[in-house]
Amino acid sequence: MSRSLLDAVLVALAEPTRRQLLDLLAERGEASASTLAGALPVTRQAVVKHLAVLDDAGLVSGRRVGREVLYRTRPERLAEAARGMSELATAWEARLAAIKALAESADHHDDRATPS
Amino acid sequence: MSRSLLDAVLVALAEPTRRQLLDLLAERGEASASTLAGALPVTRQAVVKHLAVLDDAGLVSGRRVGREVLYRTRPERLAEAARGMSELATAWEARLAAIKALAESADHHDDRATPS
DNA sequence: ATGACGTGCAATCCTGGGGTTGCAGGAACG
DNA sequence: CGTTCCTGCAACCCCAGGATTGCACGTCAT
Repeated sequence: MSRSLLDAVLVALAEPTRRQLLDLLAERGEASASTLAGALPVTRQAVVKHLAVLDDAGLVSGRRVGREVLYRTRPERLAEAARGMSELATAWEARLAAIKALAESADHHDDRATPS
Repeated sequence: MSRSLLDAVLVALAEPTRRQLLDLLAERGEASASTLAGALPVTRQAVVKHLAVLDDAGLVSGRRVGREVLYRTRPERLAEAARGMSELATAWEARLAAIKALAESADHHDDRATPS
């Protein structure tokens, strides 16, 4: 996953209302902006904007059916983002392990100077 | 990981400057707010605020040494957050699979009514 | 064709939070 | 002791973006 797309996912998931939208879509499988707005304390327009952000992040996709647009979640993208974060975590761990090792070798070199 | 903490992690990671701070901390292992500010186009105060947010999310921890405070990353928390997202993704997949199965059984039931 | 319903676009409002400045308080060092 | 350096607190500025309203356009039903 490209770094910019991971960023988009993080930004998208940072909004409480958007997370709620994802929850709703996960339960319903598929829903339009209007019906989703009915379950939230916000306007349809707000929902539309949020869905656009989620779409940019690849977390949601919409298909036009007749006069309405139905949206559904895209689990693969979320899974990719999770993998990206996991990789980042392991990279950090490697760094910290290296630093710890370095510190210990330094202690060995100086150990007669730090008796207690 | 509690839902609210996952939320905190997502909010924390949504800011570009905060992600940069995490990168810097990962390379340096440990650094103070002042030195970090030297590597970024922002003030020390801004860095301090960001570090506070990262600390609330559990992504960073600071220890006082003498007159300065040194911060380092906490990979476990990021790994936890990644796991949380991954679980969410699999939950969505299960939902979608169930809905797809339902749709196919409905098709079976109606197949003589949709000849092509 | 007429009405009802759903979407799309544009202008607008307003709060949250990222960023800054200024100053006070402690810790190191001469 | 005074000086220097780093942290901590508080007030303030500013704008991205979350939310609303109003209207025009396309689609289905009667």
